[in-house]
Amino acid sequence: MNDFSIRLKDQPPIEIQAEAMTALDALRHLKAKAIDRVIAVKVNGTACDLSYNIATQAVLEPIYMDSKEGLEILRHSTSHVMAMAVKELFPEAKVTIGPAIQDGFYYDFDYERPFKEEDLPKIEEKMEEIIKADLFYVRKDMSSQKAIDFFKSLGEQYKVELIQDLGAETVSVYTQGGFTDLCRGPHVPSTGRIKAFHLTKVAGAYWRGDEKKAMLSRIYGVAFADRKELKEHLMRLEEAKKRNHVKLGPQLGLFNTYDEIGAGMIVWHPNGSMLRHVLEDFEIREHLKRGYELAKGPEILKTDLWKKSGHFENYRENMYFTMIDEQSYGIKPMNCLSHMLIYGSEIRSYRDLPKRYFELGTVHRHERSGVLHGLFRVREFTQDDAHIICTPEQLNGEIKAVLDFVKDVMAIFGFSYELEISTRPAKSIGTDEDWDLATNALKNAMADNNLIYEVNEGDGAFYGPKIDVKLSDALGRKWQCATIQCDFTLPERFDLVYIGKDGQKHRPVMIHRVILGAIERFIGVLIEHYAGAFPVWLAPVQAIILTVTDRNNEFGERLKKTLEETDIRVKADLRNEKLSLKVREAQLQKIPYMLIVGDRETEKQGATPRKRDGQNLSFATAEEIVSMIANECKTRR
RNA sequence: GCCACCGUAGCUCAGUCGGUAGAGCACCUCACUCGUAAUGAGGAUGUCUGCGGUUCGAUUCCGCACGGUGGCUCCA
Repeated sequence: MNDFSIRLKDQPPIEIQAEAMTALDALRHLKAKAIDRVIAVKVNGTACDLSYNIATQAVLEPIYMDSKEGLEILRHSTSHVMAMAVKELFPEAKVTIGPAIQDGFYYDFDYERPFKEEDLPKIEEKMEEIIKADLFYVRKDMSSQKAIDFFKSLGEQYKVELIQDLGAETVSVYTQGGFTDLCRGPHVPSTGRIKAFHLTKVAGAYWRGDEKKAMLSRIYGVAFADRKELKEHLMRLEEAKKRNHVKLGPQLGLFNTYDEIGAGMIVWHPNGSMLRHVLEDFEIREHLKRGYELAKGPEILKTDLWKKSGHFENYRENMYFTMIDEQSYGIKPMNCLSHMLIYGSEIRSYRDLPKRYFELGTVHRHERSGVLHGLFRVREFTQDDAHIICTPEQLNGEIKAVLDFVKDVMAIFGFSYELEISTRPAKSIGTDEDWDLATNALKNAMADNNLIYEVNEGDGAFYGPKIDVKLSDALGRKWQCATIQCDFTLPERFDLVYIGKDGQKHRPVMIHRVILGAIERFIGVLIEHYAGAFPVWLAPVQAIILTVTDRNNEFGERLKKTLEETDIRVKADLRNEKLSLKVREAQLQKIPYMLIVGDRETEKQGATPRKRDGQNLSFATAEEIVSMIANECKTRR
C-alpha cells in the first residue's frame, strides 16, 4: 500500500491509499464532471492515457474530446485506425508517420503503387469496422533495441529508422487489435470513441520531407468530436470555395490565365488593372510619406552583374537567361541590382543616409510547375520592393520603421498576420559574424516592437536572414507577403561605401523589404478576404448607373460624365432591359453603389442609390453622391 | 520537379460500355419602355485541350505534351 494525494487542478487534494490507480479511476474518485466526454488526462501537466497508473502525488486535469488538445488526440488516434485499416487491406504497405494536423490527420505509407481516391471508400469502410469493434489502445514501454527488433521482424524499416534516430533508451508503442505502432501517445481509450471522420484526399509526400528520399503515399482525413461538427466543417469548406480568387477573379473581370500564354502568367483584365492601379497609387503615396524615393531599373541585366551579386551562383535555377548581341543577359528575379548601382553612382556621405529606393518592380522567377497556383504562385509578378541602405547604427531604427509600416498597411485592409524569422540556409554567402549581426538586428527590432514571432531555422535568403509576414487565404493556408531581409553581403560585393564623420570610407548595410509582397499574391488574398466585395476605395467600379427606361439614358450619361469628372469610377448600364435584371447583374459584379435613374430622378436631376448590401437610400443629387463616395474612400471602409 | 485527380460551347455541367455531341445561362435578332436579384419568342455556337498510337472508325482506349486543382519540395 502506498499513501499519496490526488487532486483536480483548482480543487483541494484527496488522500489516497492504494498500490496505484488508473487516471480514469482517479478522475471518478475526484468526481470530475462529464466523465464520459473525457478522453485523456493531464497528470502533473503532461498529457497521459486514461489507463495511466498513478502511484504518487498527482494534479489531474481532464482532457475533453471537444477541447483543442482533445481533438488533437482524437485525430491522432484516428490516424492509427487508418493505418491499421490500410495494413489490413494492403498488408505489403509500410507504415511511416501519421500525425494530427489542423482539422484532421494524415498517414504516409510506402506501397508498391500510390493510393488513389478510389481506394478511400474501402479504407473508410474498414475503419468503420475497427471503430465498431471498439478496440482498446494498449500502451507498452520497451527498450529501443527491443522495439527495433520488433519492427524489423515486421519489415517496418521506416519505424526502425525513426527509433534509431530518436536515440532514446526506451520508446512506447500502442497496440489496438492486431496493429502495433510506434507512438508517444496519448490516445483515446478505445477505437469506439471515434465518432466522426472522413478521408479527404491522397497526395504524394517525400519521406522526411526530403525530395531526394522516397516518395510516399499520403492519405489525409478530417476528424471531429461528433458528426455535427464534421458536417459544419465540410460546410465551411464549401463556403470558402465561394471566396476562391481563382474563381472570383475571372467572374469579376479582374484577371485570367491563358493556356496559349503560358503557366504562371497572369493577364489583367480592365477591372483587375484598375484595382492594381489603385493599390499601386496607394503604395507610392504611402512610401513617399515615409521618406522613400522612386527608382526603376530594367527587366534584363547582363549575366556578369548577376555573377557579381551571387545570384548566378545561388539563384540560377530560378532565373531566365537570353542572349543579346552575343552577350548573356539575365531577366531579373529581384530588383536590388539597379538600386545598388544607383547608390554607387555618387559619393555618399553619412549625412545622406539612409537612402530608401522604392520600385514597383516586375520580376520573373522560374517556379517549378507543380507549385503554381492562381495568383498565389506565379512566374511573373510585381513586388512593392525597396532597398534601404544605411549605417549599421541606423539598422535597428529602419527595421522598426518597416515593421510599423507593415502594421499600418495591414490595419487598413483589416488583415491579421503572423511573423516569422528565418535564419541562415545551407546555400548562402557571407561570414558567420555578419549573419549573426543581421539576425540579431531583426530579433532586436521585433523585441523593441513587442512582437511575437516564430523562428524558422535555415530558411533565410541566400544573402541574409529575414522577417516574413504571413497572411491566410480562404482555406486557412498561409502565404508570405511582406518580408524584411538584412544584407551585409551585397554592399560588400558592390563595394558600396559612405564617408563617415571621420572622413573615412565605411560600409553601409542594406535592407531588402516588401510590404504587400507581390501585388499578384496580395490581390489574391484581398479577393478572398473581401469575397470579391471590395470596399469603395478599392473597388474597380465604384458605382453603376442603372436607367429604368431609355427615356432616362440621356440624363444617365450626363450623370456619368459628372461623376467621372470628380474621379469616381463609374459605369452606366443603358441597355434596354428591365431594372431588376440590371440590379441583379450589378449585384453579381459586387459593385458598391447602384444609382437608379428613372423618370423621377431625371426630373429632379439625381439618382436613387442602392447599396451592395441591398439597402436603398433616398434620392440624392450628383454632389451628394460624390461626397458620399468620397467620404467612404477617405475612411477606407 | 514528384504523387493523385481533372480538361466537352464564353460559363456551369450532361453524354457517348468506340459509330464525329446536348441542356441551362451568356451571345445575336425581334417584340415589350418596363422602378430594385433573371420579360418573351426565335437564332447561331464546338478541330469534345493538343499530338501520336491501337482500330474499318477515337471525344470515348493507350502513350506523350500542354493547362488546371489538391498535396510534397520550393518560395513573394
